[in-house]
Amino acid sequence: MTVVPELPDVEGFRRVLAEHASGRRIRDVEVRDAGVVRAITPEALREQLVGRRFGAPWRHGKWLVTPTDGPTLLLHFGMTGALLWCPKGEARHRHDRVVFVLDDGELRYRDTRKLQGLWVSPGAADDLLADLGPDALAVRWPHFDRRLSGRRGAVKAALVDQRLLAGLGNLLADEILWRARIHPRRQARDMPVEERRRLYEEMRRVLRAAVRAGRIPARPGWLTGVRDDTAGRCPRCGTPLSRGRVGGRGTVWCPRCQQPD
DNA sequence: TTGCATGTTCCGGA
DNA sequence: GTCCGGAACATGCA
Repeated sequence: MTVVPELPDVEGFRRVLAEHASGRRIRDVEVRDAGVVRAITPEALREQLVGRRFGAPWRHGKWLVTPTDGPTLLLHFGMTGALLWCPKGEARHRHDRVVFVLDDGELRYRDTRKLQGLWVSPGAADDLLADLGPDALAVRWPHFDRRLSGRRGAVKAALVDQRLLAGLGNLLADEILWRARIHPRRQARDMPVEERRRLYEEMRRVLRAAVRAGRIPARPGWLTGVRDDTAGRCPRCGTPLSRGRVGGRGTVWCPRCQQPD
């Protein structure tokens, strides 16, 4: 599982849940690794959810929120998590940490590194989401502009800050900046309004395309398709890509298309 | 064997 | 108050 879940991937997990589990009753919950069950014991998780019916899931940033006719289930996928629908009887994967058994199949929370996990909340809202900024797919231009223009530091650090904007991860941020032709170390407060607008439009384009695909499409014409290749070149102009660390994360950009300042 | 990884959080320092 | 880098979390891979 090399795909790191960002907004489009979590949106894909939301669709999996909506298609297969919404309206269905939870027959059993198997906690195969208690390490992913947060702020509650595995026994309590089971007690609270077995017999309940899944409602309509929604997403905020990289969080998947699933109401039931009882408590609400919240999932975060960290760097290596996924949610899969499997027919009953299909062999378990060693990283299937929690399995929700329904009548005609199983919903599996699969995760290698266990950096995040599952929470349950008695109500609908939850303080887990309280500090998040607006969802990157839903945020409107005035709000985006207001938040970004008051920000100090590198623009890339701002884009991946979930308190400012929820949903963008390292790959998406690089992809969006590359499309908008903005250097990742560009200081957010030095950007004129046209540049901020360009960033907003490219963010929307990238997100719409990626959500449609259920992931960041690693196809020709996308930076993401060549970033793992150490000899990778800019899909637009052919210049060898630059690499470095920005905001503490591995960053890829085109030194020709994305000039500093 | 060692270093590194695309997420989040916390901590000390500027 | 902000921002930054580094460490920690747990695991697999080059």
